[in-house]
Amino acid sequence: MPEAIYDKIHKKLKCRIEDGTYEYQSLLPSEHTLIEEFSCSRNTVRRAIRQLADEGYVQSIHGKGVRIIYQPYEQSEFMLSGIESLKEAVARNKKEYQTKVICFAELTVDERISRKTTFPAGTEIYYLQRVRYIDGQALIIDHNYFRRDIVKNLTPEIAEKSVYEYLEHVLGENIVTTKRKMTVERITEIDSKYLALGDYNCLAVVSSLTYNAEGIMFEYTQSRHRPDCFAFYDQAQRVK
Amino acid sequence: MPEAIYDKIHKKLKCRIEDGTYEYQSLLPSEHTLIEEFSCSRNTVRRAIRQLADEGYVQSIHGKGVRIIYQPYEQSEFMLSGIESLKEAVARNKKEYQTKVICFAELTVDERISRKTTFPAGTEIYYLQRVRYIDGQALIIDHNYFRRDIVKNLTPEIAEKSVYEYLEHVLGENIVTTKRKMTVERITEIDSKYLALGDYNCLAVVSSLTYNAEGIMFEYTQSRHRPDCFAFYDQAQRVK
DNA sequence: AATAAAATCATGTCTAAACAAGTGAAAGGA
DNA sequence: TCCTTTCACTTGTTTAGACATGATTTTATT
Repeated sequence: MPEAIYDKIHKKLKCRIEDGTYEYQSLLPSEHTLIEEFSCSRNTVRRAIRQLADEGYVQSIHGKGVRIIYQPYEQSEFMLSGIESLKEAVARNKKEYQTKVICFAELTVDERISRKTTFPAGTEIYYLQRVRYIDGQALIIDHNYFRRDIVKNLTPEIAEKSVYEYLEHVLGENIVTTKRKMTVERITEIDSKYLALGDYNCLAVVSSLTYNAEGIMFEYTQSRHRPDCFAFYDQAQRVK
Repeated sequence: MPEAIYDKIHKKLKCRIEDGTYEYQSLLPSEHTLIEEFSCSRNTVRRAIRQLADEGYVQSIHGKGVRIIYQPYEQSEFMLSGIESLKEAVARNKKEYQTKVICFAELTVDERISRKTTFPAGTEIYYLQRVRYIDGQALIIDHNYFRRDIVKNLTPEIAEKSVYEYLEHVLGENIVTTKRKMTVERITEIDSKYLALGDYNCLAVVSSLTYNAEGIMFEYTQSRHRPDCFAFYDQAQRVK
């Protein structure tokens, strides 16, 4: 299964936008021009452009063209984005990072946990608490709930190293959907015990539901971030 | 310009998912079946389904079907979502709301403001500070920066009533792109002067850039929310 | 010269059809 | 009975073309 054509075009255009070949506020070459360059059908070009629009890189203007609205983030050096994985964020910022498992348990979902996680009561799960360190500083506490029948044979050792990679392997490299909710909450005893919060009395909380390629929800995670090292980016088109 | 076919199908399917006709974890009728029901082409059905997937309602499974992964929010009654407008949120929760303009100025963008807003230095803008009350409680402070050449003839009176509607009128009912950034910040003197923050020492901040139908950025807004009345929802597909 | 009509080019919607590839059940053979 | 092959059904990718509509420029008319 080779890479799709629309994906190649999408990546090429994306690069050109990022490196300034196509500059901010200018118009993309017309569909007709791109069809000629890439020798493909109009639909294929349009699909690539649609993907760019979904990422907030361009915006189509009926009858006129496709305007480039991409502007690079000034990456506040110590900030973690809620959308990329911790590993990616750390790699981007060239930081050292480490994970410590402070709780590892096998549970059965009861009424209280069910309300929180949306797992049906009775589901067999792993429950983990993990502290994430970046450059030696404790910045995040993760509370993970994994369905035991899908994330099989999880161990504290795996959790310490890279649950992410383990999951990728378990799930195959697949499409997944994630639904997230961002809130700001008061700190708990656990938070102040493990995180260097200074005088902050609240923190950024991301709660997420993750679905595997089968459309089965297998993970509920609550990530609690130190406020000064957190940013969450989002991009939306509104049609009305 | 009548409503597009794919939009009608999309809405119909969405309703059926929300009212439980198609239930959580079940599969949508196959493309073939939907083509027959709506007497349209495959692409049109697929476009409607794609839109549902973008909203986190369904997830396609190659060779198998389209699984429904929609679950209703339990709308924590006093919470405002970052994605819907204040007006919508208030309407949903049946609350009273009010806006007070505490600052209205015409400025020229300097170096400092330019870094913050990404407006080029020299741009003529309106700068507003507005406090939003829900059921009499001050919950949000908005700092708005509008390009004066696009948002013409803004007045404190309009700002007090409904900038949103004014904008819609000015811009026509059009596609706009919004890029947002969510952070948690320490409270400022202005925050504690106008908001009933209790003992919170930080709050939820949403910074947003908004583009009009021409792909021109005409608004930078920073909304500062009381932590206990804020939630931001997000939904993402990852293909790898 | 000013205005109106037409031609041109852009994106938006929709159709029909082909082939690829994943899934699962039925059919067939050992 | 068990295994494999086949087949039917699913979604995924791509093409080619038609027609609609918005924006702009050219041409024709007054």
